Amino acid sequence: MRLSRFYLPVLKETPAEATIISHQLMLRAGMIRQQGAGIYAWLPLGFRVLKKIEQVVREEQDRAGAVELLMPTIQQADLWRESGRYDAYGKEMLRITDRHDREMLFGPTNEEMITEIFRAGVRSYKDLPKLLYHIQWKFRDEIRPRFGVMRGREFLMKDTYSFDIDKDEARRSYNRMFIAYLRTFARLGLKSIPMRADTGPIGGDLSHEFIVLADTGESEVFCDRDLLDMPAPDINVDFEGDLQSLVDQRTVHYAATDEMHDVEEFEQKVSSEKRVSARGIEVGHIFNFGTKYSKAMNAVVMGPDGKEVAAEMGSYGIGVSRLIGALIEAFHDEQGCKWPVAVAPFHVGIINLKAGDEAVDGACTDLWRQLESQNVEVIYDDTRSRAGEKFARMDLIGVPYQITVGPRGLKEGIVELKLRIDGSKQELSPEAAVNFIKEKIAEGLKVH
RNA sequence: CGGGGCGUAGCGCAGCCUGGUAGCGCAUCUGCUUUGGGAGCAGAGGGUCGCAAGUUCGAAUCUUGCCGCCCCGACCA
Repeated sequence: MRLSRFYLPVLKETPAEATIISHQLMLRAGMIRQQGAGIYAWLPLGFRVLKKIEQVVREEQDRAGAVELLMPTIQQADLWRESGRYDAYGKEMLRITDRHDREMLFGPTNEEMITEIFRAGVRSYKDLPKLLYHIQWKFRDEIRPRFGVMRGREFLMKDTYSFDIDKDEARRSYNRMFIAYLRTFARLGLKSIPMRADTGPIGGDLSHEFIVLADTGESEVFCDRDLLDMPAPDINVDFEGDLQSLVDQRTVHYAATDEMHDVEEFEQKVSSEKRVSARGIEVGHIFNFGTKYSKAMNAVVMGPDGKEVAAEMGSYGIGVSRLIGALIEAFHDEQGCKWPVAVAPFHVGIINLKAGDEAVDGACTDLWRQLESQNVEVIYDDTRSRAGEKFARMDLIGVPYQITVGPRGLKEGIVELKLRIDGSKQELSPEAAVNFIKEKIAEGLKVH
């Protein structure tokens, strides 16, 4: 992609309304534009990152055995009356009417709808288990939206729903998502800690929040330091097998958010040097809530004994748009974003120091073509901006590998390669740069 | 919803108290000079001063109402 054709409205100064670094950088890097309190348009750069994150989430859901579908954003009030939540949900639900005065709503979540879809198509225990998910925009009319996409009113969420014949099987579905979540966040480069959580208005008795530590996080969290050093299960994990021991390894350690925090237990279970109290961002939340919706909505299957039973259910959410905020909080410096390869909007930036110069233009175009032919995503700065501005902009948007091509180096057959992660630079031939990057990108995209 | 603050050019802000030609920096456009880490000089364009009503000879400025946004708190992916 030529930068001159792209739409990248970067800001030199930080807009006053943004108070946390991720919000500031998203605005400055031209990733989002605010359209109202808690409502954002995704500009091309932000959209690319969002899609990358979405794809990682999708791949790990699929790996864990979940099946993707897509439910609408607009739902009928009657569906929510079946579960009783139309009245219970309160002002967070955006209620609207259509031209026939039918009551509708913009979905804040999809338990009712997925239960309706499930009951329409499943009759027997032989069809279970089922794990269904979608990645869709939600709207929750938050009391106070803030921190940019971290607490927006409209946000992109991956929500999975599980249906099982009994509690043991439901636990197995829960465990699948538990492990899938650890893998998802790890692939994004984030260290997530599962913490026991309050089930809130959704109900049920088994729930974990997945927290990424960050100073700007909204939750106060407490955990055992050992959890921080525990790697996510690797690609060989068998989702069809018994995952309980992997889950237990994490859940035996103390980890709780402030609303579930028990000081006495914390001090008793965790030695003082291992006690971590910090702030964190909730990037995922998983619940098992039994038959709350299946009973209310008559989502039943025939069991092996010929009796109808209400399906055991769970729901599992990941805040996809919020993850962008969490990622920037984790990966940035004074200059701007520092994207991990797996989610970078572009893998490589080519900086043409003298656009219009035949030799430099030619060298840049060659590099660009060669890299793209290797499926490397390139943003080629072919603009007439000054060098300093180009460097600053490339750092701001956080492109992990940057190749600078100028007349001076080119005379010696050399370009400069910079790594955004540590700022290190090396001079090498264009061919060597391509080979180096090719390897690094392949490494960065490799799923472990 | 309670408390606090803000709304003036694309962005960051001053002007308001004490009413009288709407300003500054950055950005944009033109020209010249520069050109390897956010250039210099000269010039130019760009404003319903959030909206409405009121007071006044005269309102960005004073009054009232409304709208929007931000921050602190109670709620949440």
